[in-house]
Amino acid sequence: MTPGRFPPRVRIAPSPTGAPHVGTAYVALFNRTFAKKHGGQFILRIEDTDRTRSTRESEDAIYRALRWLGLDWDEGPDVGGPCAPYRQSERSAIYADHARMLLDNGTAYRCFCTAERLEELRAFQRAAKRPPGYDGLCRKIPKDESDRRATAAEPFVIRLRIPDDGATAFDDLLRGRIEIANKDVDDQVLMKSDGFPTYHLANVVDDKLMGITHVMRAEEWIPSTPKHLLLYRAFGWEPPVFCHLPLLRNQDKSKISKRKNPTSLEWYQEQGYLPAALLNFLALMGWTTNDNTEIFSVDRMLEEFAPETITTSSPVFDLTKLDWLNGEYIRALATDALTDKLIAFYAERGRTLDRALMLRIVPLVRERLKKLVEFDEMTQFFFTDAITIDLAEFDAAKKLTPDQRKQALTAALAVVRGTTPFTKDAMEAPMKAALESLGFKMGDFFMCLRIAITGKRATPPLLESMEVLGQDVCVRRIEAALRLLG
RNA sequence: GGCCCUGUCGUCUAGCCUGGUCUAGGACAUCGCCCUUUCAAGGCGGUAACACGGGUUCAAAUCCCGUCAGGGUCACCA
Repeated sequence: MTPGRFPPRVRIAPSPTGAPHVGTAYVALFNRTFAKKHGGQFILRIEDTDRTRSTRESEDAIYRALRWLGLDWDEGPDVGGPCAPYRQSERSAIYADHARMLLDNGTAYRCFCTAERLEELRAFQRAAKRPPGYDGLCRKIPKDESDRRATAAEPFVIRLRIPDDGATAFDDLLRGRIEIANKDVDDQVLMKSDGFPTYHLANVVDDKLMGITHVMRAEEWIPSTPKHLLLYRAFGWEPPVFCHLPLLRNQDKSKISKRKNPTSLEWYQEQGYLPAALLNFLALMGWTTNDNTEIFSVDRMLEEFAPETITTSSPVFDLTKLDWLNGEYIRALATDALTDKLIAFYAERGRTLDRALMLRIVPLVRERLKKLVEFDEMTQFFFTDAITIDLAEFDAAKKLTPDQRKQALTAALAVVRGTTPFTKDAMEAPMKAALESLGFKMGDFFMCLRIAITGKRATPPLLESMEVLGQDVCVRRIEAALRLLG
């Protein structure tokens, strides 16, 4: 059984700086699943304490992306909740009060060091091959002097006073006991000189005030967890249970980055990945069902999920497998449902698709699509009369001379002209008959026709496609191809 | 560099806690064959892994130690 208070209250705390990140969805999925399974709450908190980088557009994009995935939250800036506000920039007074508490009980101190001095300090430490870190100069400033300088409007930050010796330990839900010597922990800045808190202060204060019971966050936070623990102690608070999730990685094993991988959730949406497939894939990155089934819904995950069953090693993000999974989800969709998704998908990019026509085309491409965006390329020839044919494409009919290719098309044209009703079934026999009288290889014969009709070598089923296109269009295209062949 | 995390097929993983049933299972990718008018989809089959070295034990992927490797982190970013 998972330790900690139940029902759980968990959160994700994305920073609205840039495009909504796939890692945010990853962490959100595990947090939300855990909360839902135990009747708890999943909270979205916006960590916009970095005033120079946070934007409202980015915040809105996070909402959109998470909602697109169906990762909705019980409490958050846009939906409110009992612990509002959920946007840290609106909680400044709270952090200031809490920083004051630490100043008063001596667990934190003002630091008046300039950025220049800190820069020099780091340069010196680097040169001396010493680990970088604050040297504690301002620790020694007496309380009254500190107060006086603050009153005199001298700029300062507030730092946490880390004990010189001893160690800080915690039991990570996934990794067991982790202990870090205090001498290896820096006197972390809690309040910046602009009066805004750093992540460390804000996250601890908010987690406490919002009743967070379990902190499930990325592994990269392990080294700063002692700071957070020490903060809880400084406030006299009971810390939550910590669970450090594996990091998504690039092919080269480094932490996933936008230079080496698509990390924006908007990209996945634009490519036409289905939310259910992306979620399934993300879950697979570190977790599996009891019987190792690979294709499963969020509901199934809800039934079997326990945070301690997440793997500890960080998975490489493998788009190829996502593509396969997405294809599986697309193929599992009924024609009707896939059609609706495609229509909606293209409506968003300003293209209107006729539903009746779509209902005829979709069955022809359903098992060929890995992503919705591929529909466009795959079906162009249905939507434009201006197909372009590269003469070289006809070389795909390897065994046929240029003259024989014309013969093939001429024969096919006769069949097309003479077939009523113009259906695949009606065309089949006469086409085969024409082919036989010519004595060509079936593949070559149909390849000529395929290129004449679609302009491409790889297409949906040919006769079915022709049926959808209609007799007139097919006649025109074969005639055009014949002219092209001379 | 210090500290911390991790180490099963190319990739995601099952197995590890509670050693023997593991000549290590599944999936993606890849290769071959079948199906087939193209491309897919589907079917069948193949290649492919316990990082290394010591121990403990009748027996280790599984327990212990060490080494090595990879990653993360060392900001008035989160």
